Amino acid sequence: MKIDDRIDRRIRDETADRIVRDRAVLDPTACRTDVQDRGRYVERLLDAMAPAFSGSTPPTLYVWGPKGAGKTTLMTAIVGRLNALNGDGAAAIHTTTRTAHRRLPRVVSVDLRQVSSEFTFYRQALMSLVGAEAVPSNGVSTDGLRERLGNRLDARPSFVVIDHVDDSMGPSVTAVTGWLARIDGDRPWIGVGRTHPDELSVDVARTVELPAYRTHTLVDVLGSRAEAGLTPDAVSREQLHAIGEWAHGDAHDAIAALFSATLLAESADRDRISEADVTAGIEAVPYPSSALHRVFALEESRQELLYHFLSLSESQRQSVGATASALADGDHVDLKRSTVRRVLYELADDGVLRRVEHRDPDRSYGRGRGRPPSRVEPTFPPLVFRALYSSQES
DNA sequence: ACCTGGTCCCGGGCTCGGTTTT
DNA sequence: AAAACCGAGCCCGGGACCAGGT
Repeated sequence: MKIDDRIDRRIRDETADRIVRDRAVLDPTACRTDVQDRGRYVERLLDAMAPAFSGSTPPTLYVWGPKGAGKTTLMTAIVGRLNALNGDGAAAIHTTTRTAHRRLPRVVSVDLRQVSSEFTFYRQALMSLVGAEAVPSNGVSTDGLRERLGNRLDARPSFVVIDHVDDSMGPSVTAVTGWLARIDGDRPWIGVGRTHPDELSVDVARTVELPAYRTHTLVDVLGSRAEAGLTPDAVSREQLHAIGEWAHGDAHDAIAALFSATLLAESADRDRISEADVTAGIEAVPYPSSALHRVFALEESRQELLYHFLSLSESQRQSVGATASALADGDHVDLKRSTVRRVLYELADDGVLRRVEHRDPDRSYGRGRGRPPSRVEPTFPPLVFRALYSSQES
């Protein structure tokens, strides 16, 4: 284990826990490069990116596969390594003298989930180059920001990695390629998404498919997380297998279920995960689920709203209107009812919440007048979100 | 007819970077 | 050098209108 990891663990882990050894390891949003048995796909991806390693820019490339297959994890690892070798970023210290003389292209990465306009696209791209502090959040024009980005990109050969090209929260691929084209010069890019290449609205030179995990691989991933994050014997191999079987190849869901089960065992003050914890942990992950990354890509005010939404009672969640009133009237949310209502509908459009038709057979709710209400429920794992959100607050 | 839920849209005010004036 | 001003994008709040029920 690396020294950094040991220190991190000490810092995070002041409170000795009976079951959790290192909470951060159980976090489904943490990019651990547990890429067991994915070597084949990693090689294919590296082959497709090969020009990047000899100092020229790779062709336009599209990496695709289902949710939870490790696309983002893999790309993050590769981009991080490239930039480290390149002398950018925090890991630059690891640069070896052998590669230092090469001029590797610089990698700009943008998560489209955090892009709502042309302005924010350029902003995110610039932030990945020079850090968040050095990029204005407002006060400058879109043209001005585009020009700054262009200057940066022209200073060195570079290409852009665009993650989540088909996410409903972000702009369309065609819009993004249009924005890229507005920066002068040829801008190669690597897209990452779930859509089959044939259904993508732009043509790409090369594609690499990253299929879902196989069950036994997923169990290995869970095993390595459990080993690092939980106390010994906190969870059995059979229990991990049960989670892995259920998770249909989705690493996000599997890790979220393990984390949920852990939280339940922890709250009951057990020193090992029970069968009931596993069952309830699995039930605490909605299906189909939306990745926690999407929730944490939302603005802070939205995350806060969701956090307090999860604390509401069932009666307060009976309809969108009732939920909006309860949240607006509460002490924690500083928004008007009409705004909360609109935001809830927007979050449902984004797929962070799911609308459920409220067909009430015995009419215990409402007077029956008007259009029947629907309620909203989370599509992300609520237990995990609450735990992660409250820990980042303190 | 009347009522409530849901969708769409936009203006005003806010915050912040950049520019001009003091 | 400081203060006042200007203009950019974004968020909040709400209004207009449509949908679906008694």
